[in-house]
Amino acid sequence: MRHKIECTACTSINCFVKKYCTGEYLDKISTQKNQNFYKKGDYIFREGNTMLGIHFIQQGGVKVVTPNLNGREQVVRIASDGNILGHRVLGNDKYYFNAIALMDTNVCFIETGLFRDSCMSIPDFAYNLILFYALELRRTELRVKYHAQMNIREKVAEAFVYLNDVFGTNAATKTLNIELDRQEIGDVAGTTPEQVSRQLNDFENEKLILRKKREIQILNVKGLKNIVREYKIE
Amino acid sequence: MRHKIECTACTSINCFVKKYCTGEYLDKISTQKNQNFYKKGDYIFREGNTMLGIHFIQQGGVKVVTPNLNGREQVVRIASDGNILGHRVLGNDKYYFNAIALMDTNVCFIETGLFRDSCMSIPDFAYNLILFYALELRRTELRVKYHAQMNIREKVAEAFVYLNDVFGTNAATKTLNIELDRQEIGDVAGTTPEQVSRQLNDFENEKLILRKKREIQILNVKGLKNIVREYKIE
DNA sequence: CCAAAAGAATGATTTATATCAGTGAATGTA
DNA sequence: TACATTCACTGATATAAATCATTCTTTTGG
Repeated sequence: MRHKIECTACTSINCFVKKYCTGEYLDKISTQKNQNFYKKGDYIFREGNTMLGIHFIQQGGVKVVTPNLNGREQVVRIASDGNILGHRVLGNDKYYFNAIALMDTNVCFIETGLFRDSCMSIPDFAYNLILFYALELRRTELRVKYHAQMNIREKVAEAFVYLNDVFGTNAATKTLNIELDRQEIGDVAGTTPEQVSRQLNDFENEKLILRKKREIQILNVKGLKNIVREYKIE
Repeated sequence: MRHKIECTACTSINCFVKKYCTGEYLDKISTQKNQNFYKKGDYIFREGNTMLGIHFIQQGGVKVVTPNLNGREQVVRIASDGNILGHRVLGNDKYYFNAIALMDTNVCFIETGLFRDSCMSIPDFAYNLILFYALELRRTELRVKYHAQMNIREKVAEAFVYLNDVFGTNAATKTLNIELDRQEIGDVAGTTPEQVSRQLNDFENEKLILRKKREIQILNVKGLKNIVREYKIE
């Protein structure tokens, strides 16, 4: 059993609460929040379940997925340290997606009422939340565009650019800080594991990446980005 | 030249400002806002242009589009009376999409500074804006899911359910309150005009719709919704 | 009112991707 | 170590949708 990390002691630099919530409300959140630990594969929440509050990833990685009709899962979003989770359902009562830990992950949970009170009491917190939503919305709509227009090669390239953005690589080895099987990569890219294999093969031949079983070294991010036409999430 | 409709005199029942903005800020917005009239086909804003404020559709219809790589346009969103426009770019300086009038449309424009001040000063306004964003985000992510998973038949059915939601039908004739050509329907559905023709043919044979040149009567919304599997934007 | 242009409909062909099937490699287990 | 299981790879086939081509219909302009 891990001990709870208080907001004041938290090292998560990207945490929205830590950044914009101040004074008594930060204290309140710090004392009233729950913190849970999840192992790889654990569900943080499930589609259809009742939504009671907002989650913040203290440390780790999470995929937000929705089952598609071929028995596969489609990845809607990938989130890591400091990211907000479950913010889509604010104002609603049910989760619309599943959130699954991609690695060992620590998640803070703030009950809706307290979160609303913080928004109502700290204008700057509320306004920055609005800006955050605007950014998320823009990213998501660009994803609509991409998924509608990209071919397989581009989709797989985009998946790796995305994973690289969210998790980054080990500075020394250039190895991606997350290991996924071909199926999971396919879920992110929106294609089948077979196509992922073929594309990885191509990318390796083009010296964009290097495979060591499931470990993947990103040799040339720029090259991958070039494959993704008109890529312009800021 | 039309005369400007003040917020107090405005009949737009769904307008976000009118609903949640109160007191002095509603007055300020009413006096400081600009109001512009656009004819069908006019651009309200263009991709890449500098973003100076938020738009509200007082009356009419607008499509938010992005050019795709085959020279077509992909419809990201359709908006009508009372809807917010350009909220995706709040906190940014450039528009990411084009907004084009689908019919004669009246649009209110509120400069970013005034809008931010209103958010900061009226917690309820800010919080409801957050809820609005959460809903938009959910809808958009569901659209990601749909576009990734639906076949042509389902996409075209979904396009009509969507158009029906946004514009509705004439109560007496059941005619959809918007006329689009096959190309434009294809842009909404994410397919080609040829496929739209084929699907409309099918739908007519199934007594779901009835075509009169460009006018379309929606005979059976329920039936169209059934085609869209797992449709659940509340 | 007729001619020209634009749009809609429909069949034929091509193309991209998913699916299927088989083989090989890695991993875990008795 | 051998065996079983899972996953990755790769070629062959099937399929859905885009594209192309043609005809038919509607709209527009002189």
